[in-house]
Order: sequence, then structure tokens, then C-alpha cells
Amino acid sequence: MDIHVKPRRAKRRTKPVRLSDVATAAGVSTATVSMVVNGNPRISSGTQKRVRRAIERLGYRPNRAAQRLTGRGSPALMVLLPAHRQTFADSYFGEIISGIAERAAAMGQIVQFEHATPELLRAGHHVSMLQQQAADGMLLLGFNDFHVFLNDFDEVASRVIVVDSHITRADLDSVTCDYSAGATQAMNYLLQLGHRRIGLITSSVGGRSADEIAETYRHVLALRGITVEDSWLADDKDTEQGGDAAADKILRNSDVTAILAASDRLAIGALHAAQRRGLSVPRDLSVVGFDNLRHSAFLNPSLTTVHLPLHEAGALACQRLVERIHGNTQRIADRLPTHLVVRNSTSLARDLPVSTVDSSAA
Amino acid sequence: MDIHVKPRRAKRRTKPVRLSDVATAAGVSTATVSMVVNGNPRISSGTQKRVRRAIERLGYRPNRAAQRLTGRGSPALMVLLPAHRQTFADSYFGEIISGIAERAAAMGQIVQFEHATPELLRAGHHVSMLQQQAADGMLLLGFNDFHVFLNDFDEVASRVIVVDSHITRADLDSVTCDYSAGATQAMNYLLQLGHRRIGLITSSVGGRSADEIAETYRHVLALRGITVEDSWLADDKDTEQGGDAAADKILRNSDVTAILAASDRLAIGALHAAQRRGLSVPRDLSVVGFDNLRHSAFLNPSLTTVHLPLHEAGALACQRLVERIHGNTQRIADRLPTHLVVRNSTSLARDLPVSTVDSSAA
DNA sequence: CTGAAAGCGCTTACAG
DNA sequence: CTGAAAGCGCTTACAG
Repeated sequence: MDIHVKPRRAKRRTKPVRLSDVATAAGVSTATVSMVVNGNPRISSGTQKRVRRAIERLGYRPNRAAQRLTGRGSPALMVLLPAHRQTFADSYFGEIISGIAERAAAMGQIVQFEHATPELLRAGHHVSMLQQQAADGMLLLGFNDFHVFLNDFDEVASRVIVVDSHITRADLDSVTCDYSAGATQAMNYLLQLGHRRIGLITSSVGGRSADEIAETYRHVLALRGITVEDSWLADDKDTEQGGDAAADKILRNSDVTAILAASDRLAIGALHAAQRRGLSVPRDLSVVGFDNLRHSAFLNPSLTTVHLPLHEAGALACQRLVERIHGNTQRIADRLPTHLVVRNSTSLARDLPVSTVDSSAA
Repeated sequence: MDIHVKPRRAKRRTKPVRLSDVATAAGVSTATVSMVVNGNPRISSGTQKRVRRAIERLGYRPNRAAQRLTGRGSPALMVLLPAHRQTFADSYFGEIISGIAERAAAMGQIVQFEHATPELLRAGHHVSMLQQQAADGMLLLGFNDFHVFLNDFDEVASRVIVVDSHITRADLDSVTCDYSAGATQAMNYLLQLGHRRIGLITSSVGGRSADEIAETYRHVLALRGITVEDSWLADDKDTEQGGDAAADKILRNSDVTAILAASDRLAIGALHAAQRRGLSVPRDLSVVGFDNLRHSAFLNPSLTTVHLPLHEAGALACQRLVERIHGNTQRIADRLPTHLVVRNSTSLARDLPVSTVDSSAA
């Protein structure tokens, strides 16, 4: 009695206008209306006009469910994301999803998001969704070779595309960013600045694959005759905290003058670890990230990082998937160019080494 | 001839298993299978077991489209986002969407995202999607009173919930964060630190409504007998660039010692403007943001900001919408608590004023 | 406890 | 150029 909130008057749901309603109103058959709606040119422009007017007047909109049931109706794309729920709040995923959503809208596709929870995987829904008609194609984000379920797609592999991951365990199509080229640029740049003892922070657990970066890192250093020391390497979760812990470990056990991080989040963590240890970036330590997330330019110091065209990767993957669904059988293995963005977290090495070979003394 | 890519063998789409297939396999009618699938207790445990086994063996999964067509099948929630395509890459939206997605998954709901493009609005699809069955309910993100189309929902208002926006132009249910309480805390804190000339950066164009913050700002200052000067105020786009420009304008035309920004993005821009002008934050200028986005803690200086429970707001809005769809007619006007998070972008005012009243000399 | 049958709203051969 | 009719895969009264 004391509280009296005006209840939301439950306006009865206006009964949807059906195809047959339009047909009656326009004085034609449902088949005709259907054809007009679908732009079938066989209908005379006279009746077309009449039908369109009726559609307009009644405010008719086709029932998607019914359309899908009859085979028509734009197919749905599914985006499979890692199980942890926060993916949408992660800028890395956000960029890719943004690209997917944009291209999907442009192509008139509906996209649905699904998290790869243990239950979903156990029930095999990730493949049955494709086998049945819940989704016509699937985009995979944020998985790597540690994810065993990728093998399950074998039967339906033709309608699955991996975005920005380097998968070797399963034979899947993919749209990726050229991590290798980016890592090469980053490493060469650090070497140019005189750095010889360079740390590497990766994150192999639960997420993006860091192999490509690690390989390139070793390769570039090997070319210079530099032997990588174990103390230069650390692997942790792909979060700021992970990067912090990893950098801390490296800085405690080695005398690196620069650190390459496999993601911007890791790099931000490294920035913090350095600061906490009283190291000034870039004076005492250079830090390079990977991603070029939007806010990385606004850090202090702003982050030197490898730009990954994540938005474009998402958009292209989406387009490729739609093409595939429409019958294109060509192999998909796009690799988008990356480039280093130099900002303020990197500078000349303080201790230019006397000899390149002898510089890695622990 | 020269290039030979292994084309993706187009494995024929395995014909979906239908309800009737299961029925045949189990030696029962389709009605029985349907009831088993939907957990109807009328079926004897014997046949239940038999049917379940058949389902398991054949790998049956109900066809969503068919389910929806018959009225069953989990309804779809729609999330309407501002027209600019980058919403998913924006941490503010990301947090809310994350909350929505999480709760929706927990409640077995499917959620679809749609951008409020001019075309979509012109065609009236934002309401017709509800009138017809494309969506059973709709969540509105990132709109404010400048968005005229909000009036259109009148007829279907009972299935629409506004998330984290203060809408007065239309009578819509909402789940919001308590901007007013947050702004009060922020202002009181700045006053405690001795600040008297406090700037305010808002963003009224295309996005979240800043009225509540502005009102509170004025109110709190008025209580202290402080008259707000025009030169303390600036409004710009809700981006880092916008915040930079707005702060620059304020710093050029006034002698504020602190700035309250209506979003973290704006605050980051203010940080930059200050830096560019040679002002040290917080020594020369205190900056307070609004949002508490994940990366705001990792800025340098880390940002003092009002924490908005965006994830929770998204989750709660999602739940309320489902409850509403299921028949709850209660008014929805949840208001989630906010609080100030003190970090390193704020400190004592350098010039503690001689007199509170006289302190606002330009 | 189970089944036969109608119906959800659309599309698509097939006739005319 | 247009229509009558069957069918998409499911659910739900209605009988038994």
C-alpha cells in the first residue's frame, strides 16, 4: 500500500502481420506476395506496386523463423569465443568482433555469439550447431593449439574459419595477422637501438598463440649470433597482472635492456613492473607490445607496439565465411600485414655493448 | 596451373537429424519425442530412456527455427547500439555487453546485436522487430535524450529497457548507475583536497547523457557558495581527442586546479592536454574520470575515477528484460550504486584558497 | 501414458 | 504472369 509504483501497462503484443494478411489486403495469393518480397522479377510491376503498398500500409515484416525453416532467410553466422565471460570487455576481442559485426551488417548477415564453455563442448554443440542449422558458419576467436576441441570440426571444417590464431593441430581455414613480420620489425628495431639482451614475455595458456612471436624472436637473435638465455624468457597469463609478474621475473634474474611482450596487456604489465622496480621507461628499459589497442597510445609513456589489423581481420574473416557458405571452395589462408608503431616506450640502449657476441653476460 | 591450392573439400552437409528420425528409431510418435525433449513429465521413464538413447545415438538437436515458429524455443533478446560501428571496440559498451552476454547465457537466452543505423530507424525496424517476432525484448545502450527515435517505442515500451542512460523524453524502463551519487563523491573529494575552481568536461553529442553529472556538479558547488564560471565548462565528443580539446579549452581560458570528466575517455584526453601544456598531474592539476574502465588503473598517473558497475548493469538489465517477457509487469527503474576510486591523478590543490567564497577569481 | 492431426508463417516447384 | 498445394521441423490440444 505504501509503495505505489505505476506498473508497466502490459500493452497486448500487437499480433504480427503475416504474409497472408498482405495477400488478402492486396487481393493476391501468398505466393505472389512472397515473390514480391524476395524480388522475384516474374511479378508484373502493377501487382508489385499493389503488394508493396499493402506491405507498407500493414507494416509487414517477414518472420525470420519461418523463412529459415523453408531454407530461405539469411543464414546466421556464429562467433565462438573462449569460455571466460569477459571477452566482450577485452579490447583485443572487441576489435575483432567490431570488424565482424560491421561486415556482417553490410552483408545482411545475422551474427550470434557463443562462449565455448566446457558444457557446450562436452555436449558437442560446437559442431552440432553447424551440422544442424543453428549456424551456417562459424568464426573461432581466441583459441590456440592447446584447445583440443578444434579437432572436432573435421566433418564441418568447410564452414569454420579461425581468426588471428595459428592453429596446427587441426586443418582449418584462417584469417590471421602477420605476427612474424611484426615481430621481426620489432626485434630489428630494438637491435638498431643497440639492445642486445632482450627479454620476451609470452602467454601460452588459454588464449592466443605466441609461438610465432617466440620463433621469430629466437630467429632474429640467432641471426645476430645472440644466444637467448632462459632468464630472458617468461610466460604468464595474458593480462596486465601476468605481464607484470613475468617482467618482474625477468628483471629480477637478468640484465635485459629491453622487453618484447606478445600483447599490449602484457606490455602494460611490464611497464608497471619496471616502474615498481624504480626503472624508468624508456631510459632504463625499452618495452614493445603487440596489438596496438586503442588506449595504448594514451599510456604514459605511450607504448611502442606492433599494430595488428584486428578490425580488418574480423571483417575479412566474416566476408570469407559468407563467401564460403555461398559455395566458394577455395582454401582460405589470408595473412594481413602488420607494422611497428614507434612511440615513447623505447629508446637507445643505455649500455651500447662493446662486442655483439660477448654482450649477453648474465 | 602454376598455383595449386588444395581446395577445401566441400564435405556434404550432413543432413540434419529430425525429430521424426528419432521417433522412428525409438519406435514412438513425434509427439512423444517432442515431450521427452521438453521434459514433459507425462512420458513414462521407460520410453523416456528409449527416446533419450535414440537422441544420443543419432545426435539429434532441435531445429531452433521450427521451435520458434511454434511458439516454443527460447526467445531472442536484441541489443540496440548506436550507429557508429565501433561499439564493440569501446570498453564502455564492452563492459555492459559482457554483462548482458553472461546473464543471457546463464538464462539460456540468445542475444542479437543491432546497430541503430539511419536506415534501420527510417524503416521503423527498431519497433517492428519487436512487433513481429524478430526479438522478444530489447535493450537500449548508449542513447540519450537527443535520440528522437526513442519516442517510437511507445506501443512496445513494455519490452524495452534502457541501460545506463537517463531518458526523459520517453517513458521507458531502465537500469542505470547512480551518476549523481558518484559525481557527488567526486566533487566532495576534490573540495576536501582544497580545490575550488573545478572544471567540468562533458559530452552531450551522440552518446551517454551527462546531464546528471552536470547537475550534481553545479549543485555541490552551489552548496559551497561557489559560482561556476563559463570558462570552467567544455563539451565535446566522448573520445580521448574530445577530452583533450575540451581540457585544452578550459586550461587556456581559466585557472582551474581540477577537472571532472564525464567519462574515462574524456579524462584520458584531459591528462594529455595537461601534459602537453607542461602541467604535471596531479601536482598542477587534479583529474577525475567516470567509468573506471579496466585500463584506467594502468594509466600513468593511474586515474582517480567514479566506478560504474557497468557489467552488473548489463546483467541486471538482461535479467529484468527476461522477467518482463515472462510476464512481470512491475515498473523497472533499478539504480546501481557507484563509488569513487581514488588513485594517483588527484592531490591537494596547490593553492589552498584564502577564502572559500572569494576563491573563484578568474 | 501415447498418438494422429492440425497448425506455426513462409517458399517453391508445379500447373495453368 | 499468378495461384493451389505441399512441405520445412516442430509443438500442442485433443482423443484414446
